[in-house]
Amino acid sequence: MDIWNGTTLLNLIKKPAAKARKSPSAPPVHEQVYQKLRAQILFGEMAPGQAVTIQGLTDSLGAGMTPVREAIRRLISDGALMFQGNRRVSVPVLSATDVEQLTFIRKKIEAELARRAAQHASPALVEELERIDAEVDSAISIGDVSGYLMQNYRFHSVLYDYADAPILSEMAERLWLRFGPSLRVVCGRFGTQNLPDRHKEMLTALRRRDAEGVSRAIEQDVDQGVQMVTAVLAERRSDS
Amino acid sequence: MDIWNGTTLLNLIKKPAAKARKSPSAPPVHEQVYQKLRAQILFGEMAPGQAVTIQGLTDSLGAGMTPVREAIRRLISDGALMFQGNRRVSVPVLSATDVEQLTFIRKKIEAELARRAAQHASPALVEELERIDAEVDSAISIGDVSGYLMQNYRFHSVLYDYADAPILSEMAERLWLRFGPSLRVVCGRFGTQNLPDRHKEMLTALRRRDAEGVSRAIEQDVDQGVQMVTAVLAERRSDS
DNA sequence: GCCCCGAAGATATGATCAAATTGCGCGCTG
DNA sequence: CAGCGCGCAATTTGATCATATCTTCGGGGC
Repeated sequence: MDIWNGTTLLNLIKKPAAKARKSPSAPPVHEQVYQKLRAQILFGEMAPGQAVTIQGLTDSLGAGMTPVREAIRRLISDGALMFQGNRRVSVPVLSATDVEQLTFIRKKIEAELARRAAQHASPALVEELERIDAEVDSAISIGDVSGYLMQNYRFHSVLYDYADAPILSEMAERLWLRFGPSLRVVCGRFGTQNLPDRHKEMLTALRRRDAEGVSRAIEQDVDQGVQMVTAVLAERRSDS
Repeated sequence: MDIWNGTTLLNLIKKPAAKARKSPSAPPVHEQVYQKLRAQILFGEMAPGQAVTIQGLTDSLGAGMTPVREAIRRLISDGALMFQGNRRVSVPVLSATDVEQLTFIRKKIEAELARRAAQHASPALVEELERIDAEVDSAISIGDVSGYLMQNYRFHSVLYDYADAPILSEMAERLWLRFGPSLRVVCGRFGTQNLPDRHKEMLTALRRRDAEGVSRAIEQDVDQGVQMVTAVLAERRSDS
C-alpha cells in the first residue's frame, strides 16, 4: 500500500531535516505530510489529547490545506488521530478497554509475524537486528528517549519485514501508531532505564530458528510495554 | 471513530436514494461520499481490479474534488482501495497470500468478537439475529445477491456490536471491506444457493451462551467463505 | 523501434462560505 | 458590592469549490 513508506520513513529517521522537493518523482505533498505526521505520532512528539488543527499544520508544515486534509483523513482511518464529531481532530487518549483490545490483537498479530520471520530467518537478519539492538541499548544508556523509540520501532519493523506478510505487518504498524503518544508519556514518567527489552531472548531464539520461542518473547515484550502504559494511564485517571 | 457510521450506513441500506442534504447537522460531504463508496465496495458493486478515478466520482456523486479525494484516502488506508503508485487508484485484486493473511486475522478477531458477544448475549439479541437471518434466507431463496450481502453483513455487524469492543469491531469491518468485491464475484460464479451460512449453529450456541460454540461457528463461516473466494481466484488465475 | 505531442487525469493552491469556539459585557443573585 | 452565569459577537477553524499546473499514458510520425 504505502509505496514511499519504507524509504521516506527511514530517511526521516536518518535526517529529519530532509527537504527533497524537486528531485525526480518526489512523493506528493500529501504523502510527505502523512509521513511527517505519522513519524511525529509514532515517536511520541504528540501528546495524548492534544488538539490537531488543519490550519496549524498548513502553517507549520508549509503545505496547502488539501494535502494536509488528506493526510489527516488517512491518520484518522489508521486510528492515529481521532475525529471528535464537532469537526475537531485530536490525538486519542487510550481508555482501559482500548488498551485491552489493542493488546489482544497486537499479541495475535505480532506473535504470528515473529513466527513467520523466524521461519525465514537468515544470519543476515540476526546480524542486522543485533546492530539495531546495540543502538537501542545505547539510546537507553544515555537516556535518549526519541532514539530509543525510533530504534526500538526499527527493530520490530525489520523483524516483521522478514515475515513476508505485508498485510499483517501493516496492521501491526497501525497498532504501534496508536501506542506512540502514550509511549512518550511512559518514558517521561519512568525514564528510559527500566524499559522493556526482550530483544536478547528474541535474538537467541532466532538464531536457533525457534519460532515459538521468538513468538513467546514478542508476547512478553508486548505485555511489558502495555503494563507500563496501563500504569501511567491509571495514574492519569486518578489525577484528573 | 466514525460518528455517523451506524446511522448513515443503515440509512443507506434502507433507502439508497436518500438525499438528506440540508437537514440540521448533516454529515459533511466527504463523510457521505466515504459511506457511499464504502457501501458500494462492501456490497460488491465494484469489481476487483476496477479503476477508480477522482473525476469519475465527482461526476457520478455530484461532489467536489476535495471531499472525494478525502474519501478515497480513507478507503486506501482501510485497504478497500489500492494506490497503484502512478497516481492511479483501483479496487484491489486479492492474491493467494493476501487471502491467507486476511483469513488468519479475520478468524482471530471475529472469533473473539463472537466470544465476547456471547457473553453479553440477551434474548433481544437472539431475536434480532433470527429476524435478520430470516431475511438472509429469503434473499438466498430468491437469488437476490445484493440483499444477501447486505443482510449477511448486518447479521455479523449486529452480533459484533454486542461484543462491546469497538476497536475490534472496526478492524473486522475493515477486513470485510477487503473481501467485498471478491464476494460479488463469488456470487456471480456460484449463485446464491450454496452460500455459507453457519447462522443456525451460531444462534443455537448463542441461546445457550456457549461462547466457544459461537466462536467455532464463526471460524467455520469464515473458512467456508474464504474457500469459495480462493476457488474463484484460482479460476481467474488460470483464465488470464 | 524510438521519440514527441496531445488528452485525460491528478495534484495543489487560494478564495469563499459556514460552523463552532472563545471572550466579553450585561444582568442577576447572594 | 462582588461573584456567577448567560447570551451575543468576533475570531478562529473547517468544508467546499473553481482553477491553475504538472504527470502520465497512448497514439502517430520519424
